[in-house]
Parts: sequence; C-alpha cells; structure tokens
Amino acid sequence: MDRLGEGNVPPAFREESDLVKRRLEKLEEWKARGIEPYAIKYPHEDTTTRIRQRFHELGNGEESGYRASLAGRLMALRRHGKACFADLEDGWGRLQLLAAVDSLGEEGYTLFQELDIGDWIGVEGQVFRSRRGELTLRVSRFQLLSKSLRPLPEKWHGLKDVELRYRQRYLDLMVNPEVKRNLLVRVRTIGELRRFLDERDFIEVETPMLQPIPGGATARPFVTYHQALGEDLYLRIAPELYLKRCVVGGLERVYEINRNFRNEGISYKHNPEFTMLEFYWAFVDYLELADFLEEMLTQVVKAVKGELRFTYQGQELDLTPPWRRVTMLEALGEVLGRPVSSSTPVEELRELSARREVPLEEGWGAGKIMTELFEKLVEPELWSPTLVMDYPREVSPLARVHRSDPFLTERFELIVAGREIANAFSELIDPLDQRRRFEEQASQRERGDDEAHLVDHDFLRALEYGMPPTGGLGLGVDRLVMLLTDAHSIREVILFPHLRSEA
RNA sequence: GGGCCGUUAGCUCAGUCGGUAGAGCACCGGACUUUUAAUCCGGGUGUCCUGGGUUCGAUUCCCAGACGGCUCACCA
Repeated sequence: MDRLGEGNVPPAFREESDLVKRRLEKLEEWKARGIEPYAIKYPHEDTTTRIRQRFHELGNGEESGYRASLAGRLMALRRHGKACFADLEDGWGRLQLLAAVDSLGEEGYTLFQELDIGDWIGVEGQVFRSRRGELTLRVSRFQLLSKSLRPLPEKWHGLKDVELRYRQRYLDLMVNPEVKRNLLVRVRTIGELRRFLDERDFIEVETPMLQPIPGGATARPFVTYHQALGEDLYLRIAPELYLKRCVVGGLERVYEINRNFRNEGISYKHNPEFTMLEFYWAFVDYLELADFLEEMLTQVVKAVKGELRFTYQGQELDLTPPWRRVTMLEALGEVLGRPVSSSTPVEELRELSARREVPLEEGWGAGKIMTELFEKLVEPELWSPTLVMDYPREVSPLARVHRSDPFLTERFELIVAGREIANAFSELIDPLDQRRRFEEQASQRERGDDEAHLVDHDFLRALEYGMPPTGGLGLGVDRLVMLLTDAHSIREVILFPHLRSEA
C-alpha cells in the first residue's frame, strides 16, 4: 500500500509532514475497519493517582485483584514483540499499561500496537506491580477515544522553543510538567487570597471591564467601540473608581480579582492583560492596611509554598514579617547620600537627577521627580519585602493627603525583588479635594501627559453623597505568583500570554 | 518603538571559510512476553523563516521584512 499516496490526503493536509500524513492514513484504515476514532464518551471509575494511592503498598510482582478502568493520553510505547508497555497520562498523573497477546488476544493486540503516542484511549484491566516495581494495569480491553494526528514533542528534551511553548501552550502542558505545576500555584494563590478575604467578611464583586472613562491608574487604555450606542468605550485599566462607588453605596468591604488591560509595552513583567486584586475596607487607614497585607501574604504564601523563605531566581527571599518599613523620602535620601524632604527645591532635585543620569521631562514637579528618582535608583535594589511609605501627592491623585505633611499622601507600596507587588492608600474621600486633584491631572494632561487622569464626574458625584473613611489596596497577582513559582517571566504564570499574531 | 541576538527534520540540536546538510528522540521496516530515555538490525523523512541582491552557484555573504528572546523606553 502506498502509505503516502496523495490521493488519500485531504487538501488541508497536503502541506503537512509525512508524520501527519501517515497518521491520517492510519485513521482512514481504522475507520474502514469500522472503528470510530472519536468517541462520544467513556465512563470510567479510576484515575492514575487514585490507583497509585490505593495500591501504594503492593509488593513487586504482586497482583491487586482489582480491575480498574482509566482514560488518558498515550505518552510512551515500549514494544516487545508479543507484549507492549505503554504510559498513560490522565489529568492527575501517569500509570504504566501492559498490553499483551495473553490478555488482549491476537486481534486486540495488533490494534493496540498500531496506536500512536498522543492518542487518547480508555482501558480496563487488572492492576499489579511489575517485577521491577512499577505499578501497572494489564490491559484486557481498550478503546480509542480520540485519534491524535500530530506527533508530540520529544520525550526527553520536551518542548523548549519559547515561542512554540506560548503559542501552543497545550503542547507545553502535555510535555512540560512545571507548566501545570505553575498553573496550580497560581490557582491556589488566588484561592487563598479569596479565602482570606471571604473569611473577613469581604464580598467579591464584578465591576465593568468596559468603561466610558478609564480611571483608577495612570496608563494608556485600549479603546473599543459600541456599535448600538455609537460611543467609544475603554477596557479598564483598574477597577478602583467602581469599587469605591460600591463603598459609597454601603458595601463596606469589597474586593475584585480580575483582569486589567493596559496598552503599554510587553516585557518579562508586563502583559497587556494582567490580574489584579483590589480591595476596599471602610473605616481603616493605610497603616492598618500595611499590617493586613503582611498578614494576608504571610498566610497565603504559607498555604501555597509551605514556608516563607524560598529562593527566587537564585537568591534567597524571606517574607517573614515584620517587613521593613521606610518612607519613600528616607529611602531616596539614603541612596542619594543626602536628606530629601518635602521642602527640597525642584532645582536641587533636577541637579541630582542630572548627576545620576535620570532623564526628566519638562513640567514635572518635585513630587514627580522624587518618585522618578526612587523608581530608577531605589526600587530595583529593594530585594527583601519593603513597605515604602508616603508617596508625594503629585503622583497620587486618588490618595488622601498625609495627616502630617500636605506634600505627601497616606500611601504605601510593597516592593519585593525589585518590583512593585502592591499599592495601597488611605483613600481620598473628600469630594472637593478630589475635584481639585482631577483638575491638577487635567492640567498635567494639557502639558502633554496623555496618561494623566481624566475627570470622572459621576465618581465625583458619588463622593459628594459621602464615602466613609476607607483604606484600599491593589495587588499584582501575576507578579506575586512569579515569586512563588520562581518564574523569570510573567509569561510563565499566564496560560496564554499575549504574542504578536503569527505571520 | 530603539539596540543586540536568534530562526536548520515533528522535537532537541550540530554543521556548511559559498558547491542544496546530519545526530539523538520521534517515525517507517524487521527481531523480541517485564520494559520504563527498553534493546538490537536497516531506513534521513528538509522551502536550512520569507523576499530581494551579489555570484557560475546562496541555507551560508549583503539588504529588507516576519516572528521570537534579551534589553532600553512606557507601565504594574
């Protein structure tokens, strides 16, 4: 038979490799024999890991006397003439199969041998432990559940090409176990964050992804268009202003864990859509939030990692509280080798920036320049968890003015491994002050800062009804998961990271 | 968006100082009833990312482009 005859190859597959064409031929052969290659369902009793747990104690060469049924993907085949070992992988783990003429008969065994790596099959048979100590299912019945037409990546080196890993994450999941492991850490982290907040009577809400005025952060938004309304809408850059509306409405403890979208550069720590936890808690200030964050992350990390000390990118990281607390100006002063304060003149700051080769823009005030210097010179050096307190008012349009210094706000950021993990403040609840801040933002916008905040009149109206004193916090979930999975790139903790479209 | 680097078989990679390329796994044929990176014998399956240029001849050199990585900028 001409296995590679073009006559049998559907047009869509003409360009494919011989490996694919061979599998198509096999598919047609099986169909011709009356075998359905894509089953409707396959009820079964067991999973690989449950069998492993159950027969943990079974000795080498012993029979369990248990007849199991399993379904999974064939990941390896070791043929030995009249017997054949195979590895079956299901959603939980792997188990070895033994197919032999003895238990399958001539016809069944021949079919089994024709299976390809990657095929989904259902199997039934007795469980035993082989002489070499491998727990094994002796196949007495099997059924093809889904024919795989494409060859899997190499069994030993796996799939390394990062572009293929991200574009074809399903392959990455099949052959690189750490992908699933990282995903589970992510899932557990989010679960623990939810649990922590739920236990403290926070309620989870869902606020708009499509917003007429993008607010709550300084970032370029994605724009889209609503046909029926005939108006532009923006994918949210933050949920902040809506969560605060919830607090105005009397939801004293609210949170949301969901996606934000920012139309900025893509890098190892930036994906255009990323997951953020934001919560708002009425009647507390930022100092209480700092304690709360310490407690929350301590509990979450213990639950997920089992310990607070671990290695990140080859360097030890210790999240044991209490974390270092330092004001932004102190930290900046230390690095600059001279004290910086609210009254440090702009000219002096510009001079310091020039000396440290930190480029500045026209129109930046003292607060913005200090923040720039801090982010360029100090933040990357902060490895151990550090709560950086009291950011300038100029860069914090939604935060309350500091109780003892009007140049500053009651705001802190948590920096770990040189990256911002969380950002929190005593919220600005004074509608008149908030209006003034929006106006300042508007004038920054006129001076060319197209990321300055837009005025949200309905948000101001909400504040005018009265918002209770509130503390609010945002936490970058992907970045936290990066720490917990020792991931160098944010793409390792997002299942389908954004890539340019294929050519 | 800028700079640097990369793209060779299904996968992981080598290589060609310019004469259309080769290993392992996978795959195909054969042997084998206890292997588990099975083993043994035989077989290399390719648009060397794409398009131009130089050249008798380009996968190799040059230019442009696509995609990716790192990095800088922006941002979290």
